[in-house]
Amino acid sequence: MSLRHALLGLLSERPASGYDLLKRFETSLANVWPATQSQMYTELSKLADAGMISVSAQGPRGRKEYTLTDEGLAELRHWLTGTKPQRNTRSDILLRVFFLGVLTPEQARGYLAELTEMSEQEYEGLRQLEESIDWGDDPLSVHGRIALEYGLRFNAMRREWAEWAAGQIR
Amino acid sequence: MSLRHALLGLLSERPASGYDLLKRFETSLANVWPATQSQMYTELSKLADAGMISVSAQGPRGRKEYTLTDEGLAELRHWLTGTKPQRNTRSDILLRVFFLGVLTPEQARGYLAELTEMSEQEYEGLRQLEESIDWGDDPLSVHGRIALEYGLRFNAMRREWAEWAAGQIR
DNA sequence: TACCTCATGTAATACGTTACATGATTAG
DNA sequence: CTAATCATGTAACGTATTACATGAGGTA
Repeated sequence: MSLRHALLGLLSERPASGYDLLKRFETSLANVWPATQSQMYTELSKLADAGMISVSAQGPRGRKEYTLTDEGLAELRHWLTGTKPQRNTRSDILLRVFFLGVLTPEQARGYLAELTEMSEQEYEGLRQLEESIDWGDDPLSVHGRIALEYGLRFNAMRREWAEWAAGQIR
Repeated sequence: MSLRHALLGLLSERPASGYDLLKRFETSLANVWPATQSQMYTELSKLADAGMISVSAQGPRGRKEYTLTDEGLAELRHWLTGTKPQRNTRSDILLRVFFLGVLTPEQARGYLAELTEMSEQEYEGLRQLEESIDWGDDPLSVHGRIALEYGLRFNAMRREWAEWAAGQIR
């Protein structure tokens, strides 16, 4: 049920079309909440039916620009303050760790080495993203940077853990 | 597609019934791959149909004990070594961070304070779990401890990040 | 005998992914 | 005039959640 809130959140900044939202997802939210094109257009229709967003302008090629309604903003605020974020997080990366015993020690260490490398690469990717963005003082910049910092710390942590873990296996 | 591998993984240790697997999930894998009762029984039927597990014993109350077949073990090994782990991790916790700008600074800091507390509690829960378990040298103990260590480091990281983040908001 | 735990299953619904399908507008 | 980009949508399928439904066996 969070894709809907992601869309409401993006629309709280400024009105946008499905296509716009798709592009903005790719460059920001995709890291924390991946979604496909199909899913977005479907969800936008549902949100419009529910009165949380409304078509505020039409453009060429059937473009429909959506604007957040008061009901939509209320729903967004409620999600942010009134619901517990205790969401179950699935990790196939960690799931595999439980079963490394069915492999040879070499294979198991190989898997952990892959994780080390993956973490390094993601870390570097985020570093470059950080440098490429012109950070301002606006709310978006502040919170975007906070999320990015999470990614950096997370990947640094995971890298160190994977290296430590490889040492535990003999 | 990972629930199936979680079940194959558990059955690689020893034969078990759906009910047994359900209990073992609750006390170990639930943290990395939550699954419901319905889902498990359905998946076990599919795995049996696919020849990856087989009914090795029947007990009272219709109990069916499943055993991993050679095909099942091969599939498990293939998943571990031959498939790339998805780093597609959804996090509604982090998603909210992007939109804290629609709240007052007090509310935003309140949210981050909740995350700090949540991380502390999870950390403590894992510490207690760590102490309550009699760790041996068997593969299960080694890999279970590695996964647990990840949880500890992750929550420590998240706590520090949430405290830092609260300081970024004015 | 009554209650708890063991034990399995199905149905309805929601959410997510992949693929298919179509067409308008703009830039070179 | 051709290709890329803009722009929207539907269909089929797979996975996940919630609720419903049933009953055997052990124990107080």
